[in-house]
Amino acid sequence: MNIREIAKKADVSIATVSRVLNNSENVSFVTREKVLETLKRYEFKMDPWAKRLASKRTVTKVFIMISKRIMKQLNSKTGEFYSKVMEGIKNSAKANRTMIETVEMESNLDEDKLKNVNGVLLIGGDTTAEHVRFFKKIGMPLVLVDQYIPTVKVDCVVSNGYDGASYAVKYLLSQHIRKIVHIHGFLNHFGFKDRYSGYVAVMEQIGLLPKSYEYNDDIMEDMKPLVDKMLSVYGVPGAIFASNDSIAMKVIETLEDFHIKIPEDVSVIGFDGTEVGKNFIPSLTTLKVPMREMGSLALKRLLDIVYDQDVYPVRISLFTEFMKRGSSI
Amino acid sequence: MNIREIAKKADVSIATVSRVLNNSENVSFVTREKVLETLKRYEFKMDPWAKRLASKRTVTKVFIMISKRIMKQLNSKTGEFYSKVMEGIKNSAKANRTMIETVEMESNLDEDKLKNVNGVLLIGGDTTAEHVRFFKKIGMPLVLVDQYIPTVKVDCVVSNGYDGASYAVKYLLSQHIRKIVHIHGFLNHFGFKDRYSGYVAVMEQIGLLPKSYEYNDDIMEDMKPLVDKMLSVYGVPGAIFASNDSIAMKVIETLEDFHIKIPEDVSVIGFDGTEVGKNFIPSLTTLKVPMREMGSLALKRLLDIVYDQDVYPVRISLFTEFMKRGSSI
DNA sequence: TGATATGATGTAACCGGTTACAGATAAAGG
DNA sequence: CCTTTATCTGTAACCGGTTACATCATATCA
Repeated sequence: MNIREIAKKADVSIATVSRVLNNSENVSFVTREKVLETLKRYEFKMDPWAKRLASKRTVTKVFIMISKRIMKQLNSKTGEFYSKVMEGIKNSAKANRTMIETVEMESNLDEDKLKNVNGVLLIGGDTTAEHVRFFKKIGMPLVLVDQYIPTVKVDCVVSNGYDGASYAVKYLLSQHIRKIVHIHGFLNHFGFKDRYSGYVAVMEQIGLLPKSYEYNDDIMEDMKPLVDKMLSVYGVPGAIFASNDSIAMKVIETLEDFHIKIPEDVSVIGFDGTEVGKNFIPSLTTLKVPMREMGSLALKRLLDIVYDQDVYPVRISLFTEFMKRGSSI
Repeated sequence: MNIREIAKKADVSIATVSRVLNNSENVSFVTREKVLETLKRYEFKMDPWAKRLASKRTVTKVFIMISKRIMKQLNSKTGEFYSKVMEGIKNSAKANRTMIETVEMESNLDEDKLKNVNGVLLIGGDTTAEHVRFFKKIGMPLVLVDQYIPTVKVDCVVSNGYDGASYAVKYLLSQHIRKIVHIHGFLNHFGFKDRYSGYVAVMEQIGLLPKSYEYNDDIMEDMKPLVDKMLSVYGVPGAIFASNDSIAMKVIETLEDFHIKIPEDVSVIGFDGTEVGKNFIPSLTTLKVPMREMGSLALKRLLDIVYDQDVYPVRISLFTEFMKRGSSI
């Protein structure tokens, strides 16, 4: 049952049916009721591909919301991850006649600003359940990028940190390293939590005691106190698994200050697979996350939600790839 | 740059360009080369929606592969899960002009049978890396349903067992139950493994010793020995978390044979949210998996892979929903 | 050499929607 | 009562592909 058949049944033109379907203004009350009734009676189901194809004639507008904290990093070395994600979003937007506008997550949005916005992408680990609820309440299509909130049913695109971390730890174990420390960021960021869980799961499965330290990358503080504490309490570990490349590089720099050699004394593994990590000396062993794909997939998914009806919310996880390089044996 | 512009540049008709794009037979060598060169030069990118819309004029053929083991269950009480998944697949197929054919996973497929097959859905936890490699080698579009294999990059649709299980355990803890046993199926089935991991993670986080038993539902054996062993070694637990509804119901029946009352003596929680579980006495507390959605999403994803170019393989996880019912306090 | 089969290519209809534009009708204003 | 304006509705072009069918050149064969 397509729009033309509905039009015939309701004795109106296809344009009118389309107008009703899109809540267009200029339809009289009686006509609208008549069409709605017909749509329901014949269980009309919109063809998503036809809609998407036809919709190319209009521009779609999407808000990209990023926390101040991440926005600040965006052009620095530590900001490579989200820069690449943004690249992916922009590519996908260009290919889909979509206008994107970057907005600070902290700014409060009145209805006016959101009037002609078709959907929203919430970027990064600072996204909270509150943010999600705000947009869900007003029925705004929504996708979280690099964040997952178990308690809220909402679409998101993340990397598979659990398996990535598990792989890293198993690799180290296969190299006969058993004293493995995990240094991670805030665990309310799902990315960090997920990697942490993968690390802990493998360690405990093998019967080893997980040993982890949280590093607050917000304050950009010196890492010396943390490493100092680790060394004095725990001794020199065989390996350090850091929850991202930035942290891994900081760890390496700090360890070298302590005259500890990488990878001879300690193997260090990062996460993300950034360019800076690759060009770092020593070149960083890491788990590569397809950052551009994360961005483009997220935008694609958002457009699916905007244009297709009854999409069921899902979590989309991207595979990571282990990159053995110079910072580990 | 669309197909018409390419046609103009290459000085051929749009039909010819389409033929080249679809590796149709009837194109002369020189024309094909000319068109291919033009496509490359202008970086032609197919519009997936136009393709999908136009493709409605053809039927797509998809193989649904199920292991003998699951096939046998399909019409029994224990087979509700995959029956519902199949329903979802069929619905989606009907809406997408797709012909599906159910095939035993164990049957060996010669090239002939796969000649006009556009894609394959591999159903259930019996799918192995071998199966995947076979289809990947011949470039066959592929989606796993209710199975995930960390070592192979391939699309799959699964339920989020980790969070579901975590939720169940946390719920029990909130009811002041601390002696929680997990009874699960084969852990090479990702669904069971994932739920197991969620259970273990929460237990260990709280500092409790995880206690789990594997139940082989293949042999359809009596559960008495297993329960007997559990009771003698471990005593009567406060709760049992089973890795699916079928196991949960068997556990309840067996416990009742031991004159243990549900939920007064022991709370039992299942997983899946089947109808039989709902109608069971006592009605089963469980985590509901959107089974039909799992099926329809998998087929949708498969068609995406068949028709859109460069889709990046992902794991799609579905949310579960906790259903508090009579088998638990 | 003329009839017929074969292969390559083009034309136009079609997939199912959206929307610019035109036309009709009714209300408001002079 | 005629003109202007606002509101509603319909027609047809368009989004970017696929494919049935027609056409035409060439090869095959009696």
